Amino acid sequence: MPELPEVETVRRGLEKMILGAKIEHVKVLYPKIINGDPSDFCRLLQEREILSLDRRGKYLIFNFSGDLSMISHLRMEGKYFVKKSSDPLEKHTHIVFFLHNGRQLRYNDVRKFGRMELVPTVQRYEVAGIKKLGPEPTAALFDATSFFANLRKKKKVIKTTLLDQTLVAGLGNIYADEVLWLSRIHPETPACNLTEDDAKLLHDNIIAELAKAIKAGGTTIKTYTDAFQHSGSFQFDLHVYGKKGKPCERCGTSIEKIVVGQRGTHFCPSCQKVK
DNA sequence: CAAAGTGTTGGCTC
DNA sequence: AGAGCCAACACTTT
Repeated sequence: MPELPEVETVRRGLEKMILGAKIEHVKVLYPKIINGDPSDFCRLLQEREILSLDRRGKYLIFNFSGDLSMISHLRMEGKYFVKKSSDPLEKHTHIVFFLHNGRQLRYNDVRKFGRMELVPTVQRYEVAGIKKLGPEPTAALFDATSFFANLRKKKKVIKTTLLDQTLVAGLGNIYADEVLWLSRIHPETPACNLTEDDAKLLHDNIIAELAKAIKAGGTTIKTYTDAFQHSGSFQFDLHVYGKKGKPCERCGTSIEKIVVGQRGTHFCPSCQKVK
């Protein structure tokens, strides 16, 4: 499910619904979701107020009163819902945060890949995973010159490089395929073979495409919904992801699907050539 | 029924 | 030390 635009959409939804809410207690139904001791997790969260919500890359960060933060990664299928306590518990809801106003924040995750952990707020950007993230994909933070310099040091192919989060944060499998198509770069091009013009174009497309996807409320392929259980609409703006066998919008060539770094990868064999 | 799926991590090798 | 590769995680859908 969630790449940066989807996580940001979830963050904005939660911000509207649970800011200022107080946690009375927490129930952990599937302990492996929690990094660290689940009973410590529940105990530490009691009586905390939800002060703000941050995001870094695909990580959601809940900031509580008393210098405590919760780092939450949704991985493939994680979702948050806000429900009344009387609403029946959904299948695959694994963590329930009981709020003071008779509502519950519920974490739901079919594949149970998501993880959450508590850290002092001052350390929230220092945890493993977040610490190694590249810059946020915005004009203010993501610099084209250093992006090009970093690409030249990478021996991996460009698709794998974009997915590893270290040169720029937030791209996942869908948006990686999309920005490579927009930039006319073959996903298996070694990152170090990209020209400065390629890097600049890719840089600009990454910033523009993720911003556009946030505006659309993210991409719903199978199951993604935001905290209001609303679908996104960016799936209607996709050019190659899920378009195997369909004509390329630029040249009419049939879109191909291959596997790159264990991930399904879509591209146009005619306008994206390996260099 | 086998395979693939929106993501990261840990263990391995070089 | 650091980069790169790949299996593992758990369950549903095709």
